[in-house]
Amino acid sequence: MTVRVRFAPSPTGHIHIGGVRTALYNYIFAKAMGGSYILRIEDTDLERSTKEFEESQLLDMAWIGLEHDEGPGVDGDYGPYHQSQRMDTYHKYAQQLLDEGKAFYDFCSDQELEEMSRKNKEEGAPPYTGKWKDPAHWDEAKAKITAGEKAPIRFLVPAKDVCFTDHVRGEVKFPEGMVGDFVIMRSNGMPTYNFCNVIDDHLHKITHVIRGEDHVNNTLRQVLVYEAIGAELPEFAHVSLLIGADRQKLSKRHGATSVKQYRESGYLPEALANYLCLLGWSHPEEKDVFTVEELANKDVFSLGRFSKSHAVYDIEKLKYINAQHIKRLSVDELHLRVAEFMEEDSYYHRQTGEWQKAFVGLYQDKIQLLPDLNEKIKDITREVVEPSNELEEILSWETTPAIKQYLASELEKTTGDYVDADTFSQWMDYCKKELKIKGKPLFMGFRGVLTGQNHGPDLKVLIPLTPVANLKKRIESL
RNA sequence: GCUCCCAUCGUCUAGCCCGGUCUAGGACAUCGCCUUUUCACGGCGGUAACAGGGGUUCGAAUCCCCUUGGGAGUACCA
Repeated sequence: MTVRVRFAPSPTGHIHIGGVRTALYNYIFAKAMGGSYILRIEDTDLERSTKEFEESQLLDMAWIGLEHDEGPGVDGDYGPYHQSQRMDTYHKYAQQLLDEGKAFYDFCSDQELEEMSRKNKEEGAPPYTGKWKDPAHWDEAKAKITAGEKAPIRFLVPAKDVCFTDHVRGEVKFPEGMVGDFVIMRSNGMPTYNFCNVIDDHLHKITHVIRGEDHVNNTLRQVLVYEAIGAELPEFAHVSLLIGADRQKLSKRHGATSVKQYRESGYLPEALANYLCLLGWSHPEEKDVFTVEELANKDVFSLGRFSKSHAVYDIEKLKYINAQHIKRLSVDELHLRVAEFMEEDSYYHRQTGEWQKAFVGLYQDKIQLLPDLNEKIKDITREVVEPSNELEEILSWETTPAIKQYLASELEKTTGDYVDADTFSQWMDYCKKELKIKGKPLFMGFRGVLTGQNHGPDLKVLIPLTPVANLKKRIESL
């Protein structure tokens, strides 16, 4: 059996990190099993679905590396992949259920429905007990429909316990009578999620449904629909949900929750994917820095390694993972990725590619996020030294004035825009040999005088990247 | 309310299914030390958890029950 999985978002907003997490699990499982990953757009909610959101979701998914084998823009044997283009199919199945007496038209008014569900709740009965579920009224209902009246179609829920097997939760059982006859077709002719989702999974030959735990209750209804249309059940895996530090469902209150925000904040897609996979799933070798490609292997990724409990989303660890992935990049690659995150008027953009690469390489293991480099560029552009206690201390050493005087005169003699690394080494050698300064006073003296800071990256690389003019101004301002 | 689900360091988790090898392992964060004559990176080490109560058993983080706490669903949303 070839594994076929799908991710089926609704284009009603920007894609959420919880959404890509389940998409990632589906994708990785498909790749690990040599199967296919299908993307289906569930745009049956006319009110909330927009083309803009769909495009935004497609963009974010592409960014994180979720390439689908079938779906929008990628033809497959089971299209179309937009639910809005599959209406005929849903109507056909709905009609079949109607004909077989497994569904019925419901003409109860909203008010009737409301009273009914309130009363039934008190009595512990299933929510829907309207008269239209009684076959005795079905001819009357058909007549009304023929006469042009609009009504939703409800699924006639059979009186039976329902159970299914879940890869993360084991056997899940629901007692009879806990769901009422639910709507499968709205009065506007659009199918509802619990109906078209099942039809499509069946027709798309989906073998494994990996989705959030918030769907377990839906699965009860869906199992019933599978049975009603005579379809075989896929295998299920309901993955635990993501929650915030306050243990509440993750929402905007908890900060950035859309993939878009992470993309724009300078997180690496491989890092976000890495971190998201770690929430609720664990690597068999307990690794925590990896790529999606490394996971897409059946010896590594398995449905049995999902955690049953909720996971608190912790941005600190995401940042750590991001820093790890930044370090794994080649300087050339990092250079490419950094460009869009440097401020538009940054000094950085006015430099040669070679200079940029040297700069990026210098800070590669010192940043967590790509835009952190904007702060680091100040080490280059700073013209005036800002006083600090640490700097005062360095300046107060008896060796420092000599270094300062020497450096000032050397800079004065320098004609180019930058000093080269060799020249800088010669300066150090001179101070070491002629001025007899060594160790901490030498290095810190140089650092203090040339950068005005008491810490920072390797001077041998930093100084040749700094314009001589700035170096001069700094010394003057001391 | 009802139905379903969950419960190991502050956080993510390993271990649980197939009880002893667990004086409970790893990672983030945190603290300390070392290293790079700075910072960061890295290395080493510390603090820190089996929710509570009952069983079962020679023996329970692991199996069972209860309590408590948390989550999800309960739409003509998905």
